[in-house]
Amino acid sequence: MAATRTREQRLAPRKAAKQERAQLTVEAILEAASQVFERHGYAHASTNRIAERAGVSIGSLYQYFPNKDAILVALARRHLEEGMTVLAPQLQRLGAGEAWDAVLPDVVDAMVAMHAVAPMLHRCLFEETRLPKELREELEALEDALVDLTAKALAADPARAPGDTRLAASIVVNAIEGLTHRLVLRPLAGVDSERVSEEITTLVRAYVQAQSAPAA
Amino acid sequence: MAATRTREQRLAPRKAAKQERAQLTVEAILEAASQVFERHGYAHASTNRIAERAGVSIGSLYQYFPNKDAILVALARRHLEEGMTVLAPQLQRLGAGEAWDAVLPDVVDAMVAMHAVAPMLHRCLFEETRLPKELREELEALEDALVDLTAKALAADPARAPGDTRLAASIVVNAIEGLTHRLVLRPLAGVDSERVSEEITTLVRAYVQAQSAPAA
Amino acid sequence: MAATRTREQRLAPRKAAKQERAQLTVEAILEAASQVFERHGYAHASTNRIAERAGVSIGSLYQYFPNKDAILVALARRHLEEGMTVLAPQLQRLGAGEAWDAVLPDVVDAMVAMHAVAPMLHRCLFEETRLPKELREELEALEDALVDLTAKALAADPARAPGDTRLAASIVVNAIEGLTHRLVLRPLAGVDSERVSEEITTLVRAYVQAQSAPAA
Amino acid sequence: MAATRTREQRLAPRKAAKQERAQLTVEAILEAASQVFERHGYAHASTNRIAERAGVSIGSLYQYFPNKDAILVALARRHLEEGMTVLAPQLQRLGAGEAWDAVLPDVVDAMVAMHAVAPMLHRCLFEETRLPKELREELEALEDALVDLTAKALAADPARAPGDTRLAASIVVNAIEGLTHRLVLRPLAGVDSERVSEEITTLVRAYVQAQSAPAA
DNA sequence: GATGAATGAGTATTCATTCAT
DNA sequence: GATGAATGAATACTCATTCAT
Repeated sequence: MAATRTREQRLAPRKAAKQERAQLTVEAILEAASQVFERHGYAHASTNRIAERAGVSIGSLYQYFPNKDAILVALARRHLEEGMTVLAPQLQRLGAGEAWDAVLPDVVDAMVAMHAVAPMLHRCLFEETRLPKELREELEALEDALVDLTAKALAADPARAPGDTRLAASIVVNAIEGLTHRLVLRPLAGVDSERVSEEITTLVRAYVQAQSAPAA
Repeated sequence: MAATRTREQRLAPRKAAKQERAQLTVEAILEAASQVFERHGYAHASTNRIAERAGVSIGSLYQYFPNKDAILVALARRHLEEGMTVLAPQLQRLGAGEAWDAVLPDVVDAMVAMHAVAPMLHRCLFEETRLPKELREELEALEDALVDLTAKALAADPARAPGDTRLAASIVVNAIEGLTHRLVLRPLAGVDSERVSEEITTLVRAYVQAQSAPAA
Repeated sequence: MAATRTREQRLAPRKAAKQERAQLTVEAILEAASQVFERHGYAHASTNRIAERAGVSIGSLYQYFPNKDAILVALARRHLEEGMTVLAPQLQRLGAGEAWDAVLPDVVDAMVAMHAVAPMLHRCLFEETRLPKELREELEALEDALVDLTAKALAADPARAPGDTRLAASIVVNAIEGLTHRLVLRPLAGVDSERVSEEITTLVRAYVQAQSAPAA
Repeated sequence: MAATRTREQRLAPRKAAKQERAQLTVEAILEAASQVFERHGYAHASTNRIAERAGVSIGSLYQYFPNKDAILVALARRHLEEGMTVLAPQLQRLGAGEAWDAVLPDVVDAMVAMHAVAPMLHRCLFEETRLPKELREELEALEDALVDLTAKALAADPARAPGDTRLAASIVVNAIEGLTHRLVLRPLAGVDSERVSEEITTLVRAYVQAQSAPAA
């Protein structure tokens, strides 16, 4: 009787792949998966096709990933990490007390850049109706962190009117993400991404200021 | 050789249900599909499962819908119609020249209501990576119409600074839709939908005003 | 428990259809079936399609034909009868003792005409790999009759060398049918059907004469 | 969207079986298909049944053949090759200028042998109403080649009256094929295949001679 | 008699996953 | 470790046939 694997085991990469060659194989699989997901969508991306494109036998693929979802999760994690690499410096500026207003444009730029890399892949990763719960939780944790940081930054603004800062922060984060996501997937005709960043920035800044001086 | 059906034919309902019994069957299928899409996502919703849940044989399902996509399309169209029923009065107010500012809150409310009916289904309909092109075009046409109306309303505002009104309108429409969509799918803990509507309204209003007096 | 129908019952038209309207319905079904078989081949001809094309409900179709094969059988019988109408006079001439040599060209002409009416239908009727046994037997009986008549005619020829007259007759009948069938289905480029008839006649006549004077 | 395969791709075997085991699987599938087609006819031969009879999973079948037609094509090609192996030596004799009269009996024998291997299968292959066009073209090319060779051989006969040699050759080829086909499928009672070969030979020889001296 | 809605067994085909070599 | 042949449950869809109205 095969020992039942826990859910965590089921989605974790199968082995550390410490050796160099193995590392390369994993890399090739993820890269191939990224392309195939991007091109065909998660549902139509077959593991055989991924293996083939990675130049690896299907057997090898399953040596490193216990199932298809695990590939998605690994890919998402990688995508997330890359995103965080871009986002982190801006968030640190926030954390370090720099003025919200000064950091905002760069945060939006980073967000847009993050989505622009592989929009369909991104869509796959984050809109797929049946995301593995583990990944979903991870995403939500990340978003919570963003909201927390934003809330803290907003609270630091002396001009800000008292009120539900956390709600405001949620709105801000969701507005940035939601708009970026939509506008990257279906770009407005004749509008370049810089202009889009500017508008999103304007929108968010206006919202926050409206709360600083709601009666103005 | 079976006569090749055009794309339009391929997605059109197969035959009109004349008798009352047939009408009921179609109704049952759509209702079941709605539930199954809601529960499992489009990709994991099998036609057999839909038929079973509808209490109808698989043959009956295919008597009225030539394929799975056609069910999605019918459902989407129906969802759209319901949505338009809610939205139309507000849009008419806009069209009739009523002040943008007065109509906005009701538009947002209508939008939230529209999404709240069957959020996962809505997600299926509008995020599914591989939506039938025909339907996608219909959706885009609808959105274009919204943007047009909004642009006209914005342009009517005498306080408004000159600028790219159409871009602003796009941002407004996308912000409303994007935020509504996200916040309905993943509601903020402890925040009711009225409050959400208010915040979205605030956000959009602030954005528009920021453009009326960008330097203020 | 439904009384089991014998095979004969299973392929016989369901009722005599004596009334005029019923007669017309049956006619319409057969005509429609003929067209659909011709166009799509037996396997791809669905009873629903036949009923639709006949302008008759599927229920009515089954009122007159117990199953799909029965339609094929009825059609074949009709086709056969038409064929026999054309062939019979020639065969009577043979039966009446007219010289084989004089009748042959007209027999061949009749055969070609018979095949030319609806070649694909004919193919359906007589090449379908799984013809109802009853029909197959009928066809074989007909062919036997042809062979018998031919054999008698050949035997009447005083110049004819003794030998296996029945074998010769079989060869003659099969040659005429086989060639006609092939050449109607895939006509030779630039050769009209009269010419084809002539060649077949030449061939058969040569064969028969070769037996009259095998050593010549 | 899966890359659309061209027609040729759609009928080509899916991948070459490299390992010996795979080779055996393909062999088993073809053998089983041959039997199932033989027994049930193409339309009633299901891929599942073929796989089952081959003692192979349905998945394996589709690993090597993209669809049912492809199996038929592979089988036909194989049958054709076998046939050509038998026929080729005789045709070479013709090509080398050997007398038509001397070669004819062996050609007919080869033809009969070729049909006798699996008559119903042969029928499936060459009478099926909906043969893939690609294969049909291959067959027609082969037949054209036969006609060409025959025409050349006939033309080489000094005794031959001038006339439409190509038409005569077509008649000859069609007579041989047509008769063989019919007589193999429905053998004459009490007549062995050697006798059949002889009669066909007689018939063709008589036809050709009739043209050498039409008035004799 | 006629209608057409309903049935459901049957068919082709895919794809995540296993396992012998 | 790697390979790729093999698996088979699952899925979309068809069509001959029945039966309530």
